[in-house]
Amino acid sequence: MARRRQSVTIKHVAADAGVSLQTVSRVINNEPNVRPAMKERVQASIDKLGYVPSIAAQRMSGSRSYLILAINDRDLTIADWRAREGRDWVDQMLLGGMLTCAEHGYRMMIELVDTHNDHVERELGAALAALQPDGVILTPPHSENPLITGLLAERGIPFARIGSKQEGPGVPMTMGDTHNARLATDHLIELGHERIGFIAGPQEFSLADWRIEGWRQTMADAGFVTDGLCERGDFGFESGMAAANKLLHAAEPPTAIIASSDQMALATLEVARTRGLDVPRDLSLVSFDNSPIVRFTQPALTAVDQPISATISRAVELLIAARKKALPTEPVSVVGELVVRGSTARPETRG
Amino acid sequence: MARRRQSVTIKHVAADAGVSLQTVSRVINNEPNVRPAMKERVQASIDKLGYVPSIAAQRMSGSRSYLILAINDRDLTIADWRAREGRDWVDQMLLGGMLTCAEHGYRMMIELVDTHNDHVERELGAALAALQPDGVILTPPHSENPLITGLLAERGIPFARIGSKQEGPGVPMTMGDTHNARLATDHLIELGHERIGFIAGPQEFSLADWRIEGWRQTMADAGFVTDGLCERGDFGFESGMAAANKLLHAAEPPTAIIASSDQMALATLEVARTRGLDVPRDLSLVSFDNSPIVRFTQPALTAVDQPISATISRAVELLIAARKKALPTEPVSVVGELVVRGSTARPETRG
DNA sequence: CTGAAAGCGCTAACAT
DNA sequence: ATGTTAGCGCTTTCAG
Repeated sequence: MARRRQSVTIKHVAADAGVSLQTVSRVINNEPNVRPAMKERVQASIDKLGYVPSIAAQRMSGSRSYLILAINDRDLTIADWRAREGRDWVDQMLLGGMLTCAEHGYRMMIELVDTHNDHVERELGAALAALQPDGVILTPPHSENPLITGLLAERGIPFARIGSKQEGPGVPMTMGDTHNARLATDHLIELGHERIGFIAGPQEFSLADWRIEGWRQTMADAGFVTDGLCERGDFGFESGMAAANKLLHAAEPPTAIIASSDQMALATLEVARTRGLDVPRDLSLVSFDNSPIVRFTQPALTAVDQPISATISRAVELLIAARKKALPTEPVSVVGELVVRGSTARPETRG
Repeated sequence: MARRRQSVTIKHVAADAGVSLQTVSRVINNEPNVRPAMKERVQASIDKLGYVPSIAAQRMSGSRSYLILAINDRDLTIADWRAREGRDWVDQMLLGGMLTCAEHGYRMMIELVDTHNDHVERELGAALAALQPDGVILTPPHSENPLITGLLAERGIPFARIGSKQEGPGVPMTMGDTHNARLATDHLIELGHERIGFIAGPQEFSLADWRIEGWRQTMADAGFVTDGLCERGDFGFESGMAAANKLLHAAEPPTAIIASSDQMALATLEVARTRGLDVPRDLSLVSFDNSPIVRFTQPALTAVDQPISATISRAVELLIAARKKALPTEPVSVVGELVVRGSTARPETRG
């Protein structure tokens, strides 16, 4: 292969405009101390020659890489891709991330990192060294991994922790889990439900507990009990079956269930069917992922829409701004909303 | 922000191993002319210090960027992401692309480019100048855009054209459209269908015609007519409705229909329902996208599975190899397979 | 087989 | 407000 060089460089522009490299550089980076006339002249040359700065060179000289790196869990991501069940959180991340990056001349890359790996540090360290991103977005369950957050802090790379409220380096961000659980619970209460069960996620995910909190508070505010109405799953289908069975097997079973993931909601739907319960007549059901799949079930599920795209978009903005303005230390929350579909209804008035 | 420098550079390694920068460079790049003992010593230092080469620096000095760029249509991609209907071709691209890239120490990035834009060249040119990818993957409808292929050829960047068989620069690649259409048609013929309708994609996509060809040939081989049994759509739902209505409105309507996209298949399902036709009893239906959505319809659709992941994976391999070995000039085909579900059955024997 | 020197395109720091 | 200088980390010449 012929060695590929930049076709038109800052030198060409400088020569064409009859100015120094520095001046061109200043114009590119929108720096002050350039007279409008000068700026215009340089810009004209840039346009004329179709000059675009080489990111590699910019990065080399100690400037930005114009790159935001989103770190996802390797196994979970690949499993979702292979399963082809329509879970679209990567797409939603790209939607929010790429578009917002593009607005600022940045680009977003996805990196898959293995959680269950002893050498998370090595893996991530290698990615950081090779790519030198200007910012990193951490998604659960990486957001609260001290090995990861420590490494990022040490290297002075701004980062966002989605699904984490802990103090420490990086912006903590949430998708409004407590609020969202409230929305779901309120919706059911308004329909007349009093015994509302909750299938939570695993403890490794802080957000699992925030959701429980939102539900429990709302129930308490309304004067309803929650004892024995909460079961934990691992977000997966099997665990959802177990949890749903437990809840529905109780002496006084709930008339409605909120499940913390689409898979657990589907499992609950399945369990209900097995038990001869009609949804929503005998059991109302709310899912906590508004993934495409929940619109194709019978009935389509009422679901909390986690604002993935908006959150990543916000994260990108904060990270890019971090160059000039320190990151917020207080948690930044982008709340979701409830999408009402056919799986929720008034409880059947028995007797 | 503090100016971030590479923490451990090739210099450190050289110093630690007591050799020149050159030797380290040779080891990194697996070049010949390094004595095994030497190589081992250097490698030990690399491991000890946790050294990872800076891609920016490598690119700067005229070497590789270790980057493969996948170009997707901006509008189509964003529309799919926003619609949240579970179309997962971006995910499948990432699955095949990222994993294969990772195997070779490369990374994949997605770039959205606007087709309907007069300045495709500028847009793409800017991306190429900024990123300097070692290879580019073109997806339809970009694969046969001469503005794009010309630019890539001019810059000497190896590229793959998915969904193109035309001669010219870059590897032409197909997902076996003709073959796949054959599979679908054969399946229906084996079930006993003789009048098999086909809803094709728009002419801008060459693959639309390859699929027609596969269907027509197979029909001809079996001695069945195809006249009046082919309608074109634009891959979207509305166009699918129109096409299905036309086919089913005919004097002698087909007993089976192959639709060239999931949306057009769903539309056909809808039209059949409206007309009181039961699928698969009165009408067999095959979709040409095995996207998640087609598993959740009633009935679940028999569908051709386009090997997106495998094709992108293959493309990446070819592009990476292009550094040493010229790209194939003959079309490279990765064929799909048929996934049989509930929407196909023996035709009802009337009378 | 190994090393020394030159330069990739750009920007920070320091002049002017 | 603009220009000059000195690298950034690496690979490519070209010498030994």
